[in-house]
Amino acid sequence: MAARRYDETKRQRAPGAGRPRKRPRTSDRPVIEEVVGAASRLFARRGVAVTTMAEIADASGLQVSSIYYYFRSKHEILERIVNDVNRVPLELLEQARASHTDPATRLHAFVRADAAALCEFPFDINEIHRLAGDDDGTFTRYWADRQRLNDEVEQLVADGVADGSMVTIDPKLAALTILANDEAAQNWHRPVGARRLASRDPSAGGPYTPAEIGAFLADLALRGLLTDPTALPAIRAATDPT
Amino acid sequence: MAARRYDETKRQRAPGAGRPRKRPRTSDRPVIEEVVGAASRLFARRGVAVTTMAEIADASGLQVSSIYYYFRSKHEILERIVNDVNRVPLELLEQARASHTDPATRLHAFVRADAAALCEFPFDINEIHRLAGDDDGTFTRYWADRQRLNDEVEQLVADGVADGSMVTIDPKLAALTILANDEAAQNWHRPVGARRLASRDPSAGGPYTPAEIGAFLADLALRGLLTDPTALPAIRAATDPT
DNA sequence: ATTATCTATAGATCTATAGATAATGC
DNA sequence: ATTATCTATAGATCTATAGATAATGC
Repeated sequence: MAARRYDETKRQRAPGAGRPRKRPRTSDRPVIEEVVGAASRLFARRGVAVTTMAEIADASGLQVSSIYYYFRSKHEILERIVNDVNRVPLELLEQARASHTDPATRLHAFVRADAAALCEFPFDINEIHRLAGDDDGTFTRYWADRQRLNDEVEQLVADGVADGSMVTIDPKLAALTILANDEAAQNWHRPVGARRLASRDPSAGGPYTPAEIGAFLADLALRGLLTDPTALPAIRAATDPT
Repeated sequence: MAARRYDETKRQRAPGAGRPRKRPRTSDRPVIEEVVGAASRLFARRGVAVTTMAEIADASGLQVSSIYYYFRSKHEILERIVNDVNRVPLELLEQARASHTDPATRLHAFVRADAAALCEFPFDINEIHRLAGDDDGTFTRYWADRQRLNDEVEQLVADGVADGSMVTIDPKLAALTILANDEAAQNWHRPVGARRLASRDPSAGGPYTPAEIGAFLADLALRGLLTDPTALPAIRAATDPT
């Protein structure tokens, strides 16, 4: 009978303990991270419900039952992934606030980085919303983080309205729209099957890059918010990540 | 042995032919429409993969096997739904073009109506994209319509740039963004479980209405595109649906 | 002795089919 | 005779568990 590990995270033995794998390991990241990574990619590409434990096992180089050594259930893998989703945008927001002082530039920097990051994010944010919606209390961190993200972007807009750099607008609605737009960018950037919606004219070269999309969305959002749109080029220059 | 019907759509007998239902009918819409409607709502709320034929049957007041009298498979129900998805926005675009003459007003009218419509649309557009992505040729109409929608919105922006009413911008990227933003509005308007992201401050009353969201998004998009943002109030007045 | 894997499988679905049945229409 | 339903179930998964096995460490 197998000892279950679950939350004990410390490795107590040298790597190589335990019965050898059928397929030997290639990476030396913690096994649990590899499983989570494999599950993320599969959930993302094919959807959570249709992804089987057999596929996750296969992608991690393990047998199915070995995955249950680390996770109690498929749902537990999902929880681990979903509860981490908002970490990246919250960090980007922190950076934007640290690097700039006025609200408009902070917002531009955040949108630019967030939209670009989401383009590369494997998961469909919407599916996460739907999944996190059947809340049996397992996605509380997701919702708390998401609320904080909303609130902080809202505050940025409110600051801009207050200091006169942005037009009078409902900050809450603006924040929701801005975050939703970043997430939406992902939808047409991510390839669906063999297709990809976001390709420029063939003459002009391949698909749009995340950096282009980020800059474009940040510009569009700010042009829609700024009292004086002619300030945009200077803002864009200030937030250029290169 | 049951005769299969599949594509014969004419009813040849009076209503009431056939073995009686366990649960009698309530509506007099064609049965096939009721099944599609029930499946739509379930696919939307819970996702396609996790929705079972048993749930669809239950929601349509039929036994599972009776659904197979109308559809060859669960996938065939999905095809029917997905292939119809772009009809509404294409009609709204047609109306916007018929009711207005200049590109900016047409675009505002379209975005306003489209975003509002999507807020009420039960399906997660993203899931549709993902599903329509595994294309075995069954979603060709979806992709053809979607491409046309992209092209026509792009043309609207290109017209606006050409006549000087909109700033110089990549029309293709603008079209993708505008459509994506409309779809994104759905995400935060649609309730997820017991939650709904898009609620204004409790003091100001309940959730935002589709009409408010439509107007807000149309304003935001146009403010980001217009050479002369002061033209916006007149445009908004012209596209007011009330 | 402990750890990390494996093999084998029980039990629970879920899709789809076979074929019976109870209406109406001719 | 035709239609639209029903009951029953075969066959195909898929999740999760029981328990064996082959490493390392003491």
